[in-house]
Amino acid sequence: MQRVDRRALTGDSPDVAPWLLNKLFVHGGCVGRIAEVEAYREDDPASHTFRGRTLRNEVMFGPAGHLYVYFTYGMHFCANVVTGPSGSGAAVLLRAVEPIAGLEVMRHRRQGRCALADGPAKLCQAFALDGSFNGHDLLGAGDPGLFDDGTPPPDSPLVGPRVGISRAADVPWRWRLPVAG
DNA sequence: GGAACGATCTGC
DNA sequence: CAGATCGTTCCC
Repeated sequence: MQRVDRRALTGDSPDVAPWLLNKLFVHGGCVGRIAEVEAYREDDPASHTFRGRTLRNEVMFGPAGHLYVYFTYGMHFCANVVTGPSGSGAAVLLRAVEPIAGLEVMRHRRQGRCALADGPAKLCQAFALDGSFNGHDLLGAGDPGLFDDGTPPPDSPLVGPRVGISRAADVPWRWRLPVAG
């Protein structure tokens, strides 16, 4: 199994996002197959980078393949994969993964609940991702990492509008695996 | 300096 | 359907 190729992530986030479906997110022995993603871009009113560079969003303006983790609603973390050329301010939000390994640990972190990683904040809780991972390179040698086990992205992913945003709410930049969701 | 608002989740 | 809960951003 190999790391995702960084060059593949330097494309436009609405192109990279569906390509990330079926890739593997790995952290501390926990493995999840990416099942739902959303694209964000600098010229996109719903993006954290829309109003330019700030302290919070600086990682999104960095190189592709790094992790952008932000804190929201006073209690939740959400994780993104930075995409595009360095400086472009784009990323793909990891909304859901299908748990493959480390289910016991994830379930414990999720306080015994059955829904392990079917939402961006649940995913972060299950994989123990918090602000300390902001800026981490997913394509380097360390952990967490992003891997390709050879499973291609789906031919016809489900497409729809992004969730939980008020601006550009009609833009269809959310993609999901077509089966079970 | 202050106020408003979240790329959410949970329990009622 | 509303509450939890606080950092970021924007406006005065």
